[in-house]
Amino acid sequence: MTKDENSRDHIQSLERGFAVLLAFDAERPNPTLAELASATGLSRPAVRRILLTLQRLGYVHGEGGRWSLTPRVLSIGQHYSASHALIEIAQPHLVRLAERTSESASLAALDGTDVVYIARVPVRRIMSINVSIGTRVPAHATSMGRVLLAWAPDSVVADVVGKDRLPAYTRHTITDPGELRRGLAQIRQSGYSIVAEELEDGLLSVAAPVRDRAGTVVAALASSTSSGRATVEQLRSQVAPLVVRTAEQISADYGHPAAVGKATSAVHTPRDGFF
Amino acid sequence: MTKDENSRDHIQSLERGFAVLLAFDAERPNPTLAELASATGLSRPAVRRILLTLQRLGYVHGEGGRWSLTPRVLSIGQHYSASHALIEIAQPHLVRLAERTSESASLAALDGTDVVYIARVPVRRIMSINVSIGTRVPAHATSMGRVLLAWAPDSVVADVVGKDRLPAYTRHTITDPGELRRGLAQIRQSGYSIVAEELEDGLLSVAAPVRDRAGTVVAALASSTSSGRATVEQLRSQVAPLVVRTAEQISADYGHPAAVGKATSAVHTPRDGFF
DNA sequence: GTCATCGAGTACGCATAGCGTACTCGCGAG
DNA sequence: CTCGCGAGTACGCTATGCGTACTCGATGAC
Repeated sequence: MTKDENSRDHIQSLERGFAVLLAFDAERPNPTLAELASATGLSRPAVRRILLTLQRLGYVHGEGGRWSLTPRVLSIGQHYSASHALIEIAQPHLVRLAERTSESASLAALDGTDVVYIARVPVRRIMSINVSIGTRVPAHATSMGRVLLAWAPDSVVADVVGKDRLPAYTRHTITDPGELRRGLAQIRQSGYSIVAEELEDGLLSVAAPVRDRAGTVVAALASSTSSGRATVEQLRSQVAPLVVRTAEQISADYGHPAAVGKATSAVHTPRDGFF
Repeated sequence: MTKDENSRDHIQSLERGFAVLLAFDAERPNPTLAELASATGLSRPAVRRILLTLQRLGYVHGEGGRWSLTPRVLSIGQHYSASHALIEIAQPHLVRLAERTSESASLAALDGTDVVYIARVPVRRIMSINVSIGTRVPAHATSMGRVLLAWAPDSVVADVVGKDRLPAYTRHTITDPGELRRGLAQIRQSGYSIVAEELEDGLLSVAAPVRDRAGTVVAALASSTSSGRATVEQLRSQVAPLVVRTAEQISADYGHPAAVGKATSAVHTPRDGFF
């Protein structure tokens, strides 16, 4: 329409299809055709064609004039997990980290200015939102995001830090670009990041980088807890080394020629009986 | 083309878009354009248009002639989770069940003849495949599948049991449709299902139904272990009641007017210090 | 009871979005 | 240097997907 938004080599129907699929959310779990049409801005017949197509593919289910997503949409994400060996490799390490800390362990990657959880072992509910695989949080206010930004190409960092002031989520959130940049330099030196109550009150986390064969940082490993259960100093002295070491082991398993001592694949140490 | 496969109200480009997206998998994590074309059976220019569209939407990333999925594809599944309150409601119960049994806890729904994991708290690696959210397993050989089939409409059961003989995965897999049907009747009576080594050698699991407000079974809750850690009899006497009770609590939280005693929302009982 | 409103579904004709063929270009192997 | 392969591009055709406009049925107001 305008200029090159709709230029050649862009398939309109595909974009529209995703728009409809993504129009299902917490506010609209069982929309009608008309609701979807107004939510997406498409004409009713267009939405109908899309829904019937999605239904034929099994992603959507229509009943009594209301539509809903089927569990099959979850298998789409499977293809991401299946095509990234890192995730499977990291899994046992996450379980072990969660066991040893009695806290949730997470692995995340950067997508634009957000951090996306790509693997996770939940232990206890800390955050107000339910964090699951695929959940997105702003990179600049989380330990995993800071780690990823610390080793990201400058163009990516610029996208995040580009603004004059970054959005704050609590009164502790670092909103000054300069201060954040200095923080990233600090992380590059120490090899890990600790963020306390910048995304949510009472939420603390430590993160360390995971590298691929070439040494590029491709993900961040984190352990999260709440202010009632640990202090920043405890995190620094006790958890951070463990997170760093686990991240190094994951990197090693992933092919990074690590300098980590006898790093070897998860030697699982059971520590309890059946109950 | 043929008859009504391609009939009206079906959007070709949308189906093709998904075909390309799903062509990424473990065997083809970083395909070239030509590989995707031959994998999907589409022409190269068609695949190219689709890839460029997906790239613009952020689902795919192209570099050096090779393409890969971005973590953004995981957010698609988020819309399923966000639009199904059950998942968030079940989460703390899964964590608690995993804690009390020291075994992985899972929630799954039925999709065709498969069971799809929709929430999960991993504790230990039991299965040879890495089970994550979105993973699909055949319904007839798993405890969660049996539970879901036991209360499914007959048409759904017929889809699974329709064949003369069901596929076997171990030498214990029930392959006789009649025997399976009798098993389902048994499950309806006992209220839970135990399946031992029918999907994989050494894999045991117990499952119980989760119901919605109307009493319809919408998901199955399971606890899985390995033959080295428990016997079927232990599962039956100790784990099954816990799984059933937890499933009832989830149902109650989900709005089912349960007959469960003082069922209330997750009263979390921490049982360990920071380490 | 009637009327008004709203949404689902359908028909249809038009425009164009999306198609595949066929070409060029660049790279790497031999 | 030639050959083969894959990426990218051009282009003309038409099937594809589009929106307008209609019918039908359910719901609710009065």
